[in-house]
This record gives sequence, structure tokens and C-alpha cells, in this order.
Amino acid sequence: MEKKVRVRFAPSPTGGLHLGGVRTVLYNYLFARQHSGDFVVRIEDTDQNRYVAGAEQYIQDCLRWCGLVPDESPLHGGPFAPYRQSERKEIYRQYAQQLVDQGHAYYAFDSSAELEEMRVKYKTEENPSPQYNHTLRAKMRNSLTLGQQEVEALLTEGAPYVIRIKMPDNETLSMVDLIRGEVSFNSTLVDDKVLLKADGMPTYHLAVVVDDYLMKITHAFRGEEWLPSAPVHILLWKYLGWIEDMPQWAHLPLILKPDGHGKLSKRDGDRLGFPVFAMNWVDPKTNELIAGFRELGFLPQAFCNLLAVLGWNDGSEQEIFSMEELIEKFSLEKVHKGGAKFDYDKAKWFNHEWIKKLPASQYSNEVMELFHKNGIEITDDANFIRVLDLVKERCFLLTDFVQQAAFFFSAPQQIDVASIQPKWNADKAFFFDIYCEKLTVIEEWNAAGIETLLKETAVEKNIKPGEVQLPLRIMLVGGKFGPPVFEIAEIIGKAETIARIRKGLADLDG
RNA sequence: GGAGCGUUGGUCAAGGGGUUAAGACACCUCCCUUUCACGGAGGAAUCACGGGUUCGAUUCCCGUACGCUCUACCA
Repeated sequence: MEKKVRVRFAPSPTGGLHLGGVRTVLYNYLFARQHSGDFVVRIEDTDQNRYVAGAEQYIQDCLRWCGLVPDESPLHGGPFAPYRQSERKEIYRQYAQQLVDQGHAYYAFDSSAELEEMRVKYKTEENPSPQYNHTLRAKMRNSLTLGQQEVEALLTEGAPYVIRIKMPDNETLSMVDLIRGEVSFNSTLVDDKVLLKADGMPTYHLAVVVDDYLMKITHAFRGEEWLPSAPVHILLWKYLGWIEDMPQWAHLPLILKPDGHGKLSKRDGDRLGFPVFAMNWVDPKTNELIAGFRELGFLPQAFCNLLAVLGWNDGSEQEIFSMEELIEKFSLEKVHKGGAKFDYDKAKWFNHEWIKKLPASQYSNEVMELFHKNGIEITDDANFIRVLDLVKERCFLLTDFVQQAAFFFSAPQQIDVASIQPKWNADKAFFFDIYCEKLTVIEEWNAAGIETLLKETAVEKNIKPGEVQLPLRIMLVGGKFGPPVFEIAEIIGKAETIARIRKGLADLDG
């Protein structure tokens, strides 16, 4: 049978796309690819107040960066248009009405003040949050308690109302979750959820069922936090007469805070100093910039990789997976049931592995942009890529390239004289003077030659070659880092090498 | 309070009636490198607790504890 997988999103009140969201899409994507099925990503705009301008485009951009949506497939394209919830309002209303007509749902006219009153009135120690359920609904203002005439009068005069599902008493509702196996609930314990809101928009519960049916969805993955509302959805599929077509569900484990417990949130990122969003996001209300993995220097391959293995493992020792390998090896059966704490150190390790694994040419454009932002212009692409490949094993983030490679293209602003000074003396200064002169007339400019010359000159001047290597490095790169010095000298060229040594000598003098 | 779900080192985790309970990140020691990394060798550290079942439970069952999620006209 043809599989049709869908992911549904609601932009959070502040917007942004967090780790859990991307992972959900990723698992969906892998599953869809495995079964050569369709893959649908939808974004809710159910509540205009919550809908954040730009969120849709932003989410699409993030997913594109991750390689999870092809460019030609806009999130809301496809044969079942319209896709936006606001444009489907009438469809939901029609099914809600059907449920009322069949006696599975009812009108409720209670105002929010009345609901609040009910919650206070029936609140007890044993039951701190009373629910609008099979017992309490008899005490509220709804079409079950009001006479038919009164209900009709209220409806014709346009009184605000919602449609609530009428949960049956003591029925066992069960489903087979692709990850957890059979899960069951007693209907008595669940409340009469609102299906259609007073503004005529559906709640998630109604929308998800109606859309999944109409759009012929066969598989739906969502976060574990949805498990408690599964009985409502099962009942809806049943009451609407579609139970045979109910998609298979998989409830994914949560991504937890690195410290303590609980769902990972944006706040944790701020607090602990790591991103939780895929890409930079500016909260339109506060103008606050929330950092994203991409801008912080993550490779999409690494990002997907680390997300994939946070809650899934193929049983082998392999940890680095390309998208192709993930498609081949991913299986829902091996997804964990328990949540996993996010570990930023490990995340950086994944990125490091990918930086090393990929040829620099695959990310040189991004790095070039970073150089540009730091005021360093690159003119020779081939040379740039060569340098990146030379230093990449020292970089955990793309942004690390700036420190690790900037000195190849522009002389260090300032050198770490403090590291040389203690052992500096006139003999060494003299040595470098001579060395510069000899470099000027060296025949072939290559690392081996530059090194041999240094050693010979040192021996000649009665200095241990090792003692001048660190000063040389610091003069050339500015600090104690970077690849082997002689290779650096070879790449930056004769004139630049000599210039930097002379500059270094001057700095040490002063 | 209730319901659902979960619990292998600090973290991610493999495994699953009999094992020296893999591996990775982080941490520590050493080697390599007269820089910083990479790399290599080694170290410390784990089956939440209590009852069963069993010749034998980390593994199966039941409790307990703990944690999380939900308990909105949010998703």
C-alpha cells in the first residue's frame, strides 16, 4: 500500500523551529523515503493570534537547509489543497456538525467566566483540575442540559458556542503505537474536548483527524506529549466512520534539558549557551534574536546526524550516518521509548566529524561568508579550499575556521609576544635576522626547504632548532595554534613570511 | 489529585535469563606533535529499590520510588 506520511506543525507562540520539531520531520522523512511514500509537512495557522508572520517561510527554509524538503515542493502544495487551516474552516465545521447530528458531540454555550467558575467550584484536594466531562457536563450550559427550544433560540440569536465531543462512559480505547506497542485508555478519564472553537476554527483534535482522513495519511509521527490525547482522536476516527482508515501512529520520545529534567525549551538554550533552533530566528514581537545551529557553524549533515541518533540507534557501533545511510538503516522499532537529554558537547563532536569527513569544497562558500563578515576577502578559491582542508581537523564549528585559517590570508593584527618574551634574547633576534636574509635567496619555496634552512641556520648559530620554532609560529600565525609552521610559510609565500618575521622582530623589540 | 509513558556509567547508548555488561561524548593519565588540534594507549564510572518466578535475574512478573507528559475555546 502506498504510504503517506505527514508532519504537522504549529509555530510556537514566538516562532522558531526547535530540535524536537526537526527530528520529528527527519524521522518522517526517513520513513517516507524508505517506503517511497509521499511526505507532507503542514504548518498550522489555527489561531491567528498565535500565528507568527514569517514562520511558514522560516520553517521551510530550515527544512531546506537540513535537506528535508526539496526546493520545488512548497509546504502547502499538493493535490488536497487548500492546506491552510484557515482556508479549510468550512470543511471542519461540516464534520463537527455531523458529529452533533449523530449525537457524538454537542453545543456548549458556557462562557470562559462560567468555565472558570466551574473549575473553582468543583476543585477539591483530590481533584485539583476538574474537567468538563461525563459528570460535569450535566451541570453546564450545553445542548445536553438545555431544552431543544432554548438551544435553537441561542443558535439563531447567534450566541457564541463551541462544539464538544461527548466522551462515552467507561469504554476502553486502544491503539497500537509503532514504537510503544498497544496503549489503552479508559474513556471515563478523558474530558469532553472542544472540537470547534467559538471563532469557528477547529482545535487540533478535529483538524488532525479530518485532514488526515481527507488527505489519505497512512502514518503520523508526533511527540510523546500527544499520547494522552490519542483516545480523543481514536474516538473521532470511529464516530466519523473512518476507523478503518486511521493512520498508524508513532509517538516519539522527547528531547530533554541537558541538566535536570523536562522538555528542552528555548530558555534552556539561552541559559546554557547553545542553540535550540535550526536557524536564527528573530521574534517579531520582541525583536530578540535567537541563535540557530546553522549560524553557529553547524553543517546540515551533522545536524541531521546528531538529531537522528538522539533517540535512535541501529544496534551497531556506528554513530556517523549520512542521510543515505539513515534512509537505509532507520527503523521505528529501534526508536527509544524514553526521552534523551541533549548534549551540546556531543553535538559539536558530530559536527567536527562531519567537517573532517566532507571535502572542504562542500562548505567553503559558508566559510567564505564568515571570512567576509570578519573583513577578510578571499580571491583565490582553490587556495582557500586547500587551506580549509589543511586546518579542518582543528575545527568543531564552521566559525572556528576564522581563527584557524584567517592568518593565511591576512597578517595577524597582534601576536602573542607574551609566549615568546620569557625565552627571548639577542641571539635569537640575531638568528631571525640571518634567517630572513637566507630566506630571501632560497631557491625553492617549499615547506621542506624552509624547515631545512631553519635547522641549518640554527645549528650554525648554536641554537637548538626547537627553540626558534615557537617564535616563528607566533610571528606567522599570531598564537599557539594552527597546522605545522613550515607548511604555513609555504602557503603564505616568501615575501609575506619574511614580512611577518620582520614585523615580529619589531614587536619583540618594542 | 488523576491518567498515560518511562528508568543501563555524568550524558548518548548496545545488550538481554548465565557476558570480564559493548561503543561514543565529557573527564583523568600517558604516547605522538618543540604550537593547537587530530590520532594512539590506558583509567575511573552504570543495570533505581523491594518482592517474586528460576539452579541462576540487569534481563521476565508484581509492587514501590523517582522522572516526564497531559489534565486550555495551545498545539
